[in-house]
This record gives sequence, structure tokens and C-alpha cells, in this order.
Amino acid sequence: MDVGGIAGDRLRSVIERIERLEEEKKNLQNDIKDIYSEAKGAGFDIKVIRQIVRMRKLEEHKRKEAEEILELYKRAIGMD
Amino acid sequence: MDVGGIAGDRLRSVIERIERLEEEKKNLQNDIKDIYSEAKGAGFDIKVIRQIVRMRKLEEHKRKEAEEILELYKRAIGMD
Amino acid sequence: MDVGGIAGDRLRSVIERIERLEEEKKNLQNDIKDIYSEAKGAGFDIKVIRQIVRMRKLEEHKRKEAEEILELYKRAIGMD
Amino acid sequence: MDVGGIAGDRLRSVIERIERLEEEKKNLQNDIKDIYSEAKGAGFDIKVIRQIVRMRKLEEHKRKEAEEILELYKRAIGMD
DNA sequence: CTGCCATTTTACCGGC
DNA sequence: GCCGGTAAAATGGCAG
Repeated sequence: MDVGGIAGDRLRSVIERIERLEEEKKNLQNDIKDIYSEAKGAGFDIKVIRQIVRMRKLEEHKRKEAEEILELYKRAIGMD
Repeated sequence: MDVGGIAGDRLRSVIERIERLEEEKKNLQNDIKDIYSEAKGAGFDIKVIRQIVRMRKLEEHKRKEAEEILELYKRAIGMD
Repeated sequence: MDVGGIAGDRLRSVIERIERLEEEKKNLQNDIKDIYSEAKGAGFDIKVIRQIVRMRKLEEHKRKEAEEILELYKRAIGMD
Repeated sequence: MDVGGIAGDRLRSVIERIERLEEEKKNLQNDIKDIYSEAKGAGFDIKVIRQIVRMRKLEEHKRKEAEEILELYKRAIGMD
């Protein structure tokens, strides 16, 4: 079906696929929340854990950037 | 091992599980982004699609709220 | 006065205006809290009232979203 | 009117008063947002301003606590 | 590059 | 007096 130049079926498919993925995402979020709760129950300070996770993400990011620059340089001098 | 009263192994486990789930989440986010791009390539207006997705979520949410209120009322008048 | 390229007077004005508004906001928050307390005192279930308020807000929100989508569609088919 | 032991009119009044105040609150929020935008337009770093506002709030809080303790002590030794 | 939108983090409030 | 959940603030990311 095609109303006003809009491919309705395809649009519906797009929306449903998005919703499907968003639901999976939500489930993961809940899983994460559960882990934090569990950690809290075990006496850990959630706020600190969050901070650690953030920091590690940042360092991961920095590491990747450094590697990319290295690659760039290597290519520049024909080392690849 | 236990340093300064902190159960290091357990903490590490917590952090790694969180990071694992967050990565999965990120992948899903990318998948969603891809669908939007694909839709855009097919001539759809992304803004409209986002709006539709948001609205459908809202409807779902509203439905759930309504159910909750009903439950609250039922409990209030001893119907549970 | 201008210290280190910063227009101190203007900055102070900005901050004070924000603080003024935030205080008014806080007062309103307290007023709202008072109404809830009063309602509770009159035998109402605060939880239910909150839920109703939330749901009415949701409805309002949904209505607005629907209007926006309509606008988007109209623009999409050149009706604006 | 009174349905199921619920004083409908009073409930409605409660809800409407709450909604009225929440709308005022929302307006204030928007006003604050506008000031931040204006400040940004004038070249200020919003993030820094937020930090300053937060810090001042904290200090205000600390000042009040100190005063309260002082009052407490004064009362304890019969200075009030 | 600027504004907007999603996500995330922080703060609060009622309940136990 | 904490805890759990809910709302607000803030930060980050993305499209235009």
C-alpha cells in the first residue's frame, strides 16, 4: 500500500525493527541496573563504581585514539 | 584478594559484567542508527519516524499508567 | 569591571537572576508538597494522586506529540 | 459528589491546584533556561556558571547549618 | 557549529 | 534513618 507517496509497509517495518531493538536495549539497561543493585547489596558504593566504569571507558577511548595515530604515522612513512 | 576491606575480585567481576552489557547496548544503538540511515536513504523523513516511535512509546506508557491507577483504586476499595 | 576578559558585573547579574528564579521554584515545590500533605490529611492516597497527575500530564504530552506529527505530515505533502 | 467514599470535588480541587503550581514551576524552568541561553550568547561558559550556582547553593546550605548549630548551643546554655 | 534530543546522573520524597 | 523508586538536572551525541 502506498498513501501520499509513502510506502506504508516499509515504514511499518522500519518502525517495528526500531522498536524491537529499543526493547532489547531497555532489557540490557535493566540488567545493568540489577548488577548495580546487587553490588550495592554486597556493600559496594555504586557511585564509585560508576566513576570507575566511566574512567575505564575514557581510557579505552584514549587508547584507541593513540593506536589510530600510530597507524596513521606508520602509513605516512610506508610502514604498513 | 581483599585490599583495604574491598573484595577486589568481586568488584572486578561487577565492573566487567557492566562493561559487557554496556557494549551490547552500544551495538544495539548502532543498529538502530543504521536503520534510521537506511530509512533516510529510502526517502523517509527521519524526524517523522522518530516522532512516531516516540508517540507509540508514549501510548504504551499511558496504557501502563492507566492500568496501575486501576490497580491502586481496586486496592483502595478492597477489591484485590 | 573586567577581569581576565570576563565581564564580572554581567556574570554576577546572570547568576543572581538564576538564583532568584530557582528560589521561586523551590517555593512552588514546597507549595505543592503542602497540598499533598493536606490531601493526605484529608484521607487521600498520595500515591494515587501522583499517578493521576502524572497520567494527565502524559495525556497532554501525547496530544502535543500528535499535533506535531500532523504538522510534519502536512509539511511533508506540501500542505503548509 | 461522593463515589466509593471519595470526595470527588475535593480531589479535583487538589489535582487542579497541583497542576497549576506545576505549570508555574515549568515556566520558571523555562525562564532559567533562557537566562542560560542569553549568557551563552554573551560568551559565557554555561557549564562553569552552573558549577558556580551549585557551589553557592552548597555554601548557603552550610551557612544555614552552622547557624542552626549555633542556635542549638545557645539554647543549650540558656542564651536564648 | 548550533540547537535539539537521548541518555545519564543526581536529588528528592514517601514508605518501612 | 535507610531504601526504593520517581522526577529533575546535566551531560553528551547527533542531525541539520
